[in-house]
Amino acid sequence: MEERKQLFNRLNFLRARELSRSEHLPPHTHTEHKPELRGWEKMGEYTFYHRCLEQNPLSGIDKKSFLLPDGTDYEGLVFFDTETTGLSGGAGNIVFLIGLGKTDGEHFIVEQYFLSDFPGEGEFLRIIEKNIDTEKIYVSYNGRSFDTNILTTRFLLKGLRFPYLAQLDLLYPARRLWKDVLGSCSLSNIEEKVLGIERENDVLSREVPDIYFHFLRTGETEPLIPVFNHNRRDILSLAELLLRIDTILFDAMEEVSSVSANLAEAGKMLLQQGNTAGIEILERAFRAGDFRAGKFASIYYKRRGNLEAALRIWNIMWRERKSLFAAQELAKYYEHKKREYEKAIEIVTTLLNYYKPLVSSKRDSLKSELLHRLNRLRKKVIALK
DNA sequence: CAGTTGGTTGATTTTCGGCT
DNA sequence: AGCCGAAAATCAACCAACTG
Repeated sequence: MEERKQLFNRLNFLRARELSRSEHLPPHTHTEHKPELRGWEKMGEYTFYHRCLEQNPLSGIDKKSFLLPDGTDYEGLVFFDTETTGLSGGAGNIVFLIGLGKTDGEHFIVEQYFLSDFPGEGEFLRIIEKNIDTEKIYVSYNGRSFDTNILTTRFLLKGLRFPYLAQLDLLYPARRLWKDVLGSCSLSNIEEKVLGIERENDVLSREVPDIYFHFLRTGETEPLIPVFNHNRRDILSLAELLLRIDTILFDAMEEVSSVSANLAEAGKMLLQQGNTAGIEILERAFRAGDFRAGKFASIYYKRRGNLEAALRIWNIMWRERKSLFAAQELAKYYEHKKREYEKAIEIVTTLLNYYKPLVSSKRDSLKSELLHRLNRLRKKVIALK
């Protein structure tokens, strides 16, 4: 209820703002420019359309996507990306370019819609709406928070409704797979480090708004070309990225790029989707020395009542690297399940010794926790005698 | 029996990073 | 006035085993 009221107020605020904008700004002296856009088709007074065949990054791939519901293949997808006049999702920014990429199995086609001036926004949005197929799944990078959001706002302001889209946002799986190695998981960074793509003459995203404003003032179209290319490149990268993620999930050993993905997360992702192949990836990664994978695998086993499998992992982790996690699990196991208190005591004391040199406050709470456990265990031993 | 303790699981919050 | 989802962190509810 409260929310609805806020929304209402916000809308009124926005309407007022839009009105005052059109009153105060000089009435678009530049609209007399007839933009020269070679290769672009005029679809309306202000809207242009461009269609482009690209080298198909998905050609010959019949693999199904692990990130999508069963039975969806790449042909049911639309890769999309927008260019806007700014970053904030507030009312002040508009979308002036949207690119849609599709594959029919053989070709990869990118279609772009360009808005050449503010007054054409309504027309532009209506054309977009007409060309959105709600049967498809829309693949983006951070589109859930950015692109579809800003589009929804713009549609709303024009009294239109942006259709509900089934979406796949590649930012989230990308973060899980590469955050620990790469730090930044911006599309450009992933593109460079994971996909190994280098761009020529690329514009920086942050320069895009100014380039568009410059075009609005002067009507010069050349500086826009790199923006169009940038948008198209982003869409192609989306397709390549999806393929790369699927490849990793399909066969974790197939490491093509120099940066390795976090296989513990890959396995977890599959398990979360109910795909038991995830455990294979975890086991393999664990054998290769990734204890994060061992941790997740053992948690999985433990939950499903397979203590044997969990123990096998804990023992290795404890023996080889004095894993804190494994030690605690083993201590719990020996105390509560097996009731071999001496064994539990041995683990805890070893652990205490091992972590003695560390004195940070974090470790202190750990230490007191361990001491607590030790005390309890000793009491139990005494009680037994 | 009531009351305590350790452990687990699920709900709730907080924080953070991408987009132009 | 920007927003969304994830992961992490914190809280709460519950169970099982025990104790006096």
